[in-house]
Amino acid sequence: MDTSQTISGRRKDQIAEELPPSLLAWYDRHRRLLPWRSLPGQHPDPYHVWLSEIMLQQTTVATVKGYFDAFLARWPRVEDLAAADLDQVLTAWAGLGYYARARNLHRCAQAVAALGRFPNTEAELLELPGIGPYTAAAIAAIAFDRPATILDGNVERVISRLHRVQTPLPKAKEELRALAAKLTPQHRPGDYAQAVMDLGATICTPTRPKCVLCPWRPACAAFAAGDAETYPRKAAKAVRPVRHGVAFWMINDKGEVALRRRPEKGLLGGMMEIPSTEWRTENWAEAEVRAQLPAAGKWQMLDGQVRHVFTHFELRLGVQRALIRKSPAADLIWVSPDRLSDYALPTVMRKVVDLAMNRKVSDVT
DNA sequence: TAAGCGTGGTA
DNA sequence: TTACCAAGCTT
Repeated sequence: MDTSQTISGRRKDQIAEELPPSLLAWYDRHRRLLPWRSLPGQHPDPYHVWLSEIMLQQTTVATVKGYFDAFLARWPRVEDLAAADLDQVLTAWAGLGYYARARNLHRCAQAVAALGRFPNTEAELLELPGIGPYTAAAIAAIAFDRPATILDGNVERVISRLHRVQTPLPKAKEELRALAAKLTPQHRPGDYAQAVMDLGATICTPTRPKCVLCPWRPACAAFAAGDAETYPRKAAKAVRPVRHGVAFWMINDKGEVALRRRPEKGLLGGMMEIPSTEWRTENWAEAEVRAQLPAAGKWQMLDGQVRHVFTHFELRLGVQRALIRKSPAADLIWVSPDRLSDYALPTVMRKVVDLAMNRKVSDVT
């Protein structure tokens, strides 16, 4: 090996050794203050850490804050959450999305309450419902200060830039995990885990990273190459298809509106809905909709339609409205319109309510 | 392994 | 407006 390479190699090793301490020093000055974080020197509450981590899965910090506070106020301990009705949990979760998380949250609370303590190893945590590789590592590190390697979207971005990883996600995951594991320190691993995420969230951002402010800039290959913003590389995404449906807003002689509970599994599982036709690729013709009307009455097609974007398709929902004399189907639940907030209505159904009640109106075309 | 699973904010 | 993105998990 030639001499300059050896020197350069040693210099790199030296920089690599300094990465965790330099990040921790940065974190001590710039850490975000978040409702679920303990203050320096205090032990975090595993219940708070777990609850926040579940809520934060694919969900922004700003969105989670209000839900986190509301859950803690209502269910201060994991035993309280375990004792709650699932439907109460779903109602409190409404609007947050990915509703399987709420059902798993409830099951997990019951498992922890039955166990009488919070599991504190990565392997044990991984057994619990709703806890996957990332969340198990995050709880082990943050709540119990174990040297677990977290790999979330932030870490993927930071590490792929640091090493200028060319492999596109999701294929690059194991490569990134191995690189991240080499950095995980024995000293303050919990703070380190939160520090990498703070770095990704505030400095090493997806667009326009603030490299001038980054404590890892001296070691960053992408910064040196001037192409940080192009990482992580990603595989091309599939196009999002459009589906169509018609919702039926039924009002009885008491002024109540008909809801229905969706099946436990699948899309919006266990949540409430305004009954509707199937959501299908083809548009619905008038005659087809007439044949599907769930009850006799004077049906009126409302102007506009609800547009809602799910992860894997876009939904366009027309709304038909009618006064109904008697309940046409046994599985309907009749609810006073001013009590709708007591029910587990996902956001797409709130939009239907808004259109049907002639409110103003997001995502109506 | 890849598809299914929500929503709101931002460029 | 569209497209992307955010502390991923389950099957």
